[in-house]
Amino acid sequence: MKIENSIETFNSLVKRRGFIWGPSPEIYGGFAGFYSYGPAGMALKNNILELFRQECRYFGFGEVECPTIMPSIVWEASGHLERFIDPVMRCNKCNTLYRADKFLQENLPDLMIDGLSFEEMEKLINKHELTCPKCGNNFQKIEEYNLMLKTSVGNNVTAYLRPETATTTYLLFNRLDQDARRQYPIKIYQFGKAYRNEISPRQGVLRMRSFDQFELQMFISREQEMEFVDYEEVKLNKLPLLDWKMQEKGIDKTNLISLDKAIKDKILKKPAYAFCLYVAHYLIKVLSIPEELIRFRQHSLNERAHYADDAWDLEIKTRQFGWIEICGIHDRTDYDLRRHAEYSKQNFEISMGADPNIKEVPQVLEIAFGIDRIIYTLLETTFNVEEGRIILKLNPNLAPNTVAVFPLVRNKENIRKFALKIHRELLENRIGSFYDAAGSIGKRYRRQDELGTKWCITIDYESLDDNCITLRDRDSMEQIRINISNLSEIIKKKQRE
RNA sequence: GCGCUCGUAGUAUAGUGGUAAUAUGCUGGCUUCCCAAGUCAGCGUCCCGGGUUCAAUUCCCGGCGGGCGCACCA
Repeated sequence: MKIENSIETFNSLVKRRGFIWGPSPEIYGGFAGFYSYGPAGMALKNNILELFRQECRYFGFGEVECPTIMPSIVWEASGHLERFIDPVMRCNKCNTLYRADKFLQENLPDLMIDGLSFEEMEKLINKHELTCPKCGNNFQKIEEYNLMLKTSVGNNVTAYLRPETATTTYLLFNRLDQDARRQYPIKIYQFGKAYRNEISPRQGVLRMRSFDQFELQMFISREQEMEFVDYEEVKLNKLPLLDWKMQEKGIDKTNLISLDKAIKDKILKKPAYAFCLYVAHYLIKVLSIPEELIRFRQHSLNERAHYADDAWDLEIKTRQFGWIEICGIHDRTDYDLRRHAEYSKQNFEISMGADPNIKEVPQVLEIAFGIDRIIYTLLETTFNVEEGRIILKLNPNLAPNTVAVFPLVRNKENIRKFALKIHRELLENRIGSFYDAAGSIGKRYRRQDELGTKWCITIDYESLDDNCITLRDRDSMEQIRINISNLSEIIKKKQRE
């Protein structure tokens, strides 16, 4: 295989080194929109999650986990049943699929199409004798295309696989309210699978039908939204913002401004929401994604989801797919809790301040990450080819292996034994060590470069006498000799740097 | 979903109406070997189903999957 700095080299690396495989199940030809993680990919994912969980704790978020399947009523209340089902119609002859409502709106711009029933839309088609623009034939009956995956539970009870984790978190609201002893804002996150029945999934793991979300929620009062303690501490941080007014003018360069200024200039409405942007940015920065590849882009009005009052995407620039959404920050207002209160006949009006008589339904601010997209962008943005050497310049804390241990030669038993001993000691100190004795020493270095392993430890003849090993750095390829007595400590110290 | 195009070892590709190749990879041996060395031995492939044919990985049809364009993307 040719080694060049190309996207083809990158794509084959992802497979070769066991990061991502698919579409799964590969042995049966694959199922579009479903992928698997290999050992390296899963190690990377777990390291990301570990870091995220740590940081969430730092920001005061607690974790919950909910079922991935919920009965219809939940999605009726959340609005997904209404909004995730599109009216579609196909041509009798060429089978081309159209969104019925969009098609009608385009052809009959003076009429109000929104909110019409299927029958009413069909009547309009007949009345105006609309036919397939491609081949001129008539349409079949309007059918529904459901973006949610439907299933049945028990004795034929219709249920849906969740299209987001957020809604399932909101269902716990009254529990969380008690659990948090009404200390608002309540900060909660959930990690887990969500499912979307994409019509035609493309771009590999960027648009899967089964994917992982990591969604943070803040239940907060209207007053706190405007006067938020946490915000005060971070408001001088500058973020690369691209609001929709700029986009309308055709500007695609971001404006690096402080949250404070964004609030003053009314680019952002609420300090608590601004804080959410900060958290999203912080979590991405923790992964060592380069600053210049990150931007926040505000949604235009018609881009927003049904529940959102304001929405910004944290986007990362990729080589293969351009700017892609990694995280959506949504001001969901009290929409979800109000709807669930209504449908479940619960009272979600609670007191959040000092005065127990002032009650309101909390506002919800959401930071929603797509974990698989993070993994893809991390791999792609850290991928480097230098003089025929493939290197993943991953943050050392994220790399599947923290260190790799090699005997310089493998046909000398005492060297091999020494190397294995060091490998075991590292493991005992809970350092992710990987042992490899196969192939030349150079080849073993290259293998680890491809996995993003930051440090390689080599045991040679001298080691037997002086108890020193060679520590080789992934990026500089520099080697230093260090004594084995405090090796684990040195690695741990390097990890913290 | 529509159109175009593609599908050959783990990866990247060549090729063919008579079941296949190159590179790399992988396994084992030799080599005191610090950045993909050499050497010997070995491993592994024609997406699935149907049709045409004496014979199909190759041609035809269908399916599945990938890429691109359109549509879709709450």
